[in-house]
Amino acid sequence: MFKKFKIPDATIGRLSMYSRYLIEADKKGITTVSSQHIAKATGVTPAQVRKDLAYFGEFGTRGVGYNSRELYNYIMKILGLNKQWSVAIVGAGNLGRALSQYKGFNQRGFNISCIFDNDPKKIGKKISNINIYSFDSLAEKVKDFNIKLGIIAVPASAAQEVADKLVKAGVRGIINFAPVNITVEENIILRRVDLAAQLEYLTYYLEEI
Amino acid sequence: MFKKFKIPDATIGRLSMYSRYLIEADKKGITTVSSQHIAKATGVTPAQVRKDLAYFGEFGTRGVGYNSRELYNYIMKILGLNKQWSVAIVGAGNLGRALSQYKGFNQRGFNISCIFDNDPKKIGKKISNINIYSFDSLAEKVKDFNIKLGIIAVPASAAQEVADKLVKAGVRGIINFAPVNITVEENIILRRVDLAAQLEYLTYYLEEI
DNA sequence: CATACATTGTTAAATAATTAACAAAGATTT
DNA sequence: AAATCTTTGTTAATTATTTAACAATGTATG
Ligand SMILES: NC(=O)c1ccc[n+]([C@@H]2O[C@H](COP(=O)([O-])OP(=O)(O)OC[C@H]3O[C@@H](n4cnc5c(N)ncnc54)[C@H](O)[C@@H]3O)[C@@H](O)[C@H]2O)c1
Ligand SMILES: NC(=O)c1ccc[n+]([C@@H]2O[C@H](COP(=O)([O-])OP(=O)(O)OC[C@H]3O[C@@H](n4cnc5c(N)ncnc54)[C@H](O)[C@@H]3O)[C@@H](O)[C@H]2O)c1
Repeated sequence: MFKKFKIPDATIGRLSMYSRYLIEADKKGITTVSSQHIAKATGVTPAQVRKDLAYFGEFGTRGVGYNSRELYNYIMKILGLNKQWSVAIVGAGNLGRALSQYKGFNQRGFNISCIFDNDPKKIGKKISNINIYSFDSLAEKVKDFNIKLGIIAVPASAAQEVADKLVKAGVRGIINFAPVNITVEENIILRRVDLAAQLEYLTYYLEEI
Repeated sequence: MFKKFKIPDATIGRLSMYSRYLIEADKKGITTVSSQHIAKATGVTPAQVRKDLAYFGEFGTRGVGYNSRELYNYIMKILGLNKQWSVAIVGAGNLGRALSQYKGFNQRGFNISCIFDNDPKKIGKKISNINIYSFDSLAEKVKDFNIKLGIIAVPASAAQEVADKLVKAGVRGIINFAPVNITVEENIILRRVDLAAQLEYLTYYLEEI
């Protein structure tokens, strides 16, 4: 297998979904699943499931299907989730707090190691046992905790500054929740998540003519 | 113009971005912008900008560009944002609270009208002046407030039940934050937002081989 | 052990989306 | 007012993604 050539972004997202179904199936004692089962559970076509998996290798048995646990492990490996990742959240506001307390990240191998803010009233406090550090100490802490992933949850006006500091400190992948376009050097993986735009997608389709 | 034929989903998302840039430009007194300006600011190609707009009509002047305010208004109309939308959030947990307090939705014409939860300790309380109602009263309130949009912020196990109730009450568009596939009838617009999957997209690219 | 059945992996075909190219239209310069 | 420069809208070419088809491979059955 493996990441030699360009694979559709959508495939990566679907692998996440598949893996969630597979771990559930395994928990329920369903040891073998077919592309049809996976497809049904995740809302895609069976051909799509097989195509997605085929990018990375052969994981099934013809006439039988896939072993749930085994395929789960393969997918987690493909996604880089066969290890723990330390994550920094920048911005201890509404969104930063919600994300900091989210148990779901842990279940997938993500550790929110620290939170950064520039508000003196917040620095030194904790959010469910995670320390809030000053924005100034970001570089130092990112190195201490070996953090490679960062989440930007600050106002749009500060997003680029935060991204620059994260990258300089050694962060390699960033999720930006601020509704603004930021730029990073070539080799940094950047993902923008625009929640208002999601609502607007709905209204686009609901508004007639 | 208009929505006669299938337009790429990605186009809709980009229109949101363009509109954010345009309102900023207009505020700064930049009355005319080119596809190149828009492209630069939003991280796409100028050809893409023109193509996206061309789906809906002719909004510019050759040799000149687009009037910022005018194009902004057109795009907002296309997105169905030339009016107010009432929104219900189901789940007054970490995420529901963060979303309820988010000012950015208001700026785009979204009103969080009410929040629903089934925890007796939360029902009757308020989150920044928005009432938390019982899950049982959902149908009633959705009708009272003429709510057409719903946000699901409950545990995965409850997501399908919540979706069913929203749809039955008259909601036409749903954003689902629970990491699970839910199904709704044909004419309902459903959008799944999987935040853990966004992190996994990063790790996919960061993990070598 | 031959036949029927199930399901994968792969190749081909069909669709969709992006990028590039350029004529058309307007502004600016000389 | 002719020539030059800009920038759009549109068409064509390219690239990417999804869907469909099916041969290959395995299991189950009589
Ligand atoms: N709250 C939501 O549900 C929501 C939804 C969609 C998008 N967003 C976006 O996410 C971002 C955060 O939203 P929020 O609601 O949490 O905002 P918020 O105002 O509640 O919190 C922002 C936090 O960032 C801190 N901050 C500001 N500048 C900083 C800097 N340079 N370094 C470090 N910290 C800094 C502030 O002190 C504050 O604690 C915004 O860009 C917002 O548009 C939020
Ligand atoms: N917190 C985050 O940052 C985050 C990030 C990604 C995804 N999510 C997803 O969003 C959802 C909510 O996450 P959270 O962290 O806010 O969880 P949470 O446990 O903090 O809150 C869930 C809320 O839903 C309520 N609830 C449960 N069943 C209900 C029902 N049937 N009707 C009405 N209310 C009900 C609970 O009482 C609780 O208040 C989950 O599916 C989670 O996986 C959350």
